[in-house]
Order: sequence, then C-alpha cells, then structure tokens
Amino acid sequence: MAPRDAYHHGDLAAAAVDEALRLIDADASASFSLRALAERLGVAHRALYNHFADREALLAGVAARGFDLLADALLLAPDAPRFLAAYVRFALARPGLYDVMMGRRHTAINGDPGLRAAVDRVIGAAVKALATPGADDETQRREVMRIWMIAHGGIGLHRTRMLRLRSYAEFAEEILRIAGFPVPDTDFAPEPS
Amino acid sequence: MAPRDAYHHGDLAAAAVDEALRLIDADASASFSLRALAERLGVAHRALYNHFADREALLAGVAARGFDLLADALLLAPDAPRFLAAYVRFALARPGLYDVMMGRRHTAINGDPGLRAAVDRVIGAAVKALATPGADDETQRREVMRIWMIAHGGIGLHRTRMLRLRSYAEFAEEILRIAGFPVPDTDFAPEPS
DNA sequence: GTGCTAATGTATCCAGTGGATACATTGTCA
DNA sequence: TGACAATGTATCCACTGGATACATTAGCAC
Repeated sequence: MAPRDAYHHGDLAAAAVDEALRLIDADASASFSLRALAERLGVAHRALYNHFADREALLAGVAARGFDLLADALLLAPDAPRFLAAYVRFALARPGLYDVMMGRRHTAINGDPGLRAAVDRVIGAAVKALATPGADDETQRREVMRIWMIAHGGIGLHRTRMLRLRSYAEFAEEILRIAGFPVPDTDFAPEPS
Repeated sequence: MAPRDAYHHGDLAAAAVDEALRLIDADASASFSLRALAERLGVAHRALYNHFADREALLAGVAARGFDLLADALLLAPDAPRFLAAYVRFALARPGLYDVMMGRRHTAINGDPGLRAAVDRVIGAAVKALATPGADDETQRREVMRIWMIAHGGIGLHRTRMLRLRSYAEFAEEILRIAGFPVPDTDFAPEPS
C-alpha cells in the first residue's frame, strides 16, 4: 500500500514509523498526534496520508515494529522463566509502545498482514521457549496461552496498581512464582521507570 | 468534591455518570465525548465541569460504578470456577465499560477514594470466592492474583484475537482449563456481541 | 417574606485534533 | 523532452477538551 521508494523526503513511510515509535517511547502518557509527528519530520501533517490511510494505519505500523522488537528479545530467552522475564521487562520498559501493540482491535491485527506476521513471530518465539520435549501440540499451545495470559494480565494489573504490590521487584518475583517457575537469586530485570 | 444535592438539574453529577455509562455500554468502539454526553443530558457541555475537574474525573466515576457492578456480579459466584466465569462474562459483555475500568492509570486508581473502594470491593469478592479453608493469607493473596491475571490477560488477548481461538465458547472453555478448573458441560456464559 | 451569597448552568472563545479537498511540485519513464 | 503519477502543501472543516466571563437560581440569615 505504501511504496518504499525514495522520493521527496526519502522514505517518509519508514521515517514516520521510526519517529512515531520514538515519540511514543519518549513519553507514554503523552497522547500521540499526527501533527506533532509531522512537525518533527519537517513535513505537512497531510503528507502522512499519502502513506497511511489514517492514524490507525500508522499506529498499526508502529505496533508491527514493536512486535518485531519484542520477538527479537524473546528469541534470546533460553527457557520458559527467562522468556516470561524478558516479556515482562519489555512491556514495563516500553509502556507506550506496549499499549500501542496491545491496543489494536482484532480487525486491525488480522487485517494488516505485516502486523499479523510480526505477532506470529512473537508466538513462534513463545512456542520455541516454552516447548517441552514430550508434549503434544495441544499441550504446547495451551502452555503458550497460559504464560501469555499471566504475563499480559499481570502487566496490566501491575501498571494500574490494581493489585497491591509494593514494587517492581516484588511484582517480578511474584509473576514468576504464579507461573510456577523458581525465583532466581538475582534480579532478572532492571527497574523500569 | 461534587455535592449530591438537587439543584437546577436535579443531580447532574449522578445523572452524568449514569448517562456516560449508558453511552459507553451502547458502543464500545465509539469514542466518548463530554459534548455528546452533555447534549444527551440537555445541558451545556461546560456544566459538567461544575461536578468533575476534567474528563478523566468523570470517567473515574464511571469506572467506580463499573467496579461496583462487577463486584455485585462476582459476589454471587459460589466457587472459584464460577467466579472466573462471571468475571470473563462481565468483561466480554461490557467491553467499553471494562476498558474504562482498566484504562485508568495507577495515579487515578489510588487518587480517587471512591474508585479505590470499588476496586477493593472486587478484591474482596475475589478473596471470598477463591478462599481455600486451610491456606494462609499469603497463599490466598497469590491465588487471587493468579486468577485475576489469567482472567484479565485472557480477556485482553482474546479481544485482539492475538491468540488463535476461533470462538467465544472455545475461549471460555480454554480459560477455565488454563486456570486449572474442570470445564462444565453447559456453556457457562452467553455469547457476548 | 426579602435579599444576599454561593452553587450551578450558559455563552463564547481558544488551541489542538484527525481528516478532506484542491493544488503545487518533482521524480520517472515513454 | 514532455506527460503523468507519486508525493508534498495550503487551507478548510467539524469536533474535542478546556478556560473565562457572565447569568440564573436555590437556600439560608435576618
């Protein structure tokens, strides 16, 4: 839909996603606006509409990039507990990006092939890290779902302070315990802001 | 902060929360606006600011009402699996309201006493339904967290169709299995829209 | 009862938003 | 070289949350 050739700007579509990701990462609480993005790119805000149907389409691009980054991080995890730790670390370190990734509605997720592919990379990383040798496919799939639900749910509840956990460290240990993993001696993740 | 006496309108503060809840329930995908709300109340949009500091404060009121409704529903659950079922049913039946409830940031949750109290009613209902006779407090608390994480995470992932579950019924069965509960023969929840 | 005062609601303005239409520019290729 | 389509700009619109200034009215002191 959006050509990748170099034109006036160079490659506005890619630059827009890059810069949008930067803006969203810089301040998760700030609301993202096309006009602010266009200004940082030195371009009329309407120029973005030559590359993205609307604001949602641009954010879908950002989300896809986010899932790719997440998959990259998760593929390094050698086992299940470190997979869970890496997932939680990513989400809490980049709350704005995580919101954009998870805020999409299902129509957007399945309507955008690039986005769906990036999500599937994450699922692939999960299957790889959570695989247990003897188990059948159904069991594997269910384990992926279980860990993902606990991680995603835990992150959401922690961020609203719905559950009365005093600190990030406490949360991190707790989520490992709840998932049924041993808690390592050393902190498995740096304190996100 | 907002007096509850009857004045010009009667009780605009309460009426506003009621009507906002109705609007949000009616169309979860529509973005909620103060002006649309004021129009439905037959009042200048600026009148709402005599009762709520800003849009967020009004939505905090809606969220508090939502948690009260959720607590009401959960208190009827006689055991853990039916607690989980009731929670999931509520969230999927009222997606807009659930978003408003869970979209708050922690500052809002803990800053508004009414909201915090409503959240605590939900936690109380959870403790009641998930209590196991012999267990100590720490174990109880952890079980509440585990079920809540699975429920909240599962709802989020299901609504974005992140996990490849074909239908709501499939999701409902799966989340019970994942939480370690037996799956009943009959559907435990009607299909939400 | 009669005013006074503060709570409530209104009128009007503002900057900012996403989006649309019409037009200018410019790279590419026939 | 020239036409055309891709790209970017100028300008407009309806709508949003919010602010300031003013009108109304309820309820209390007397």
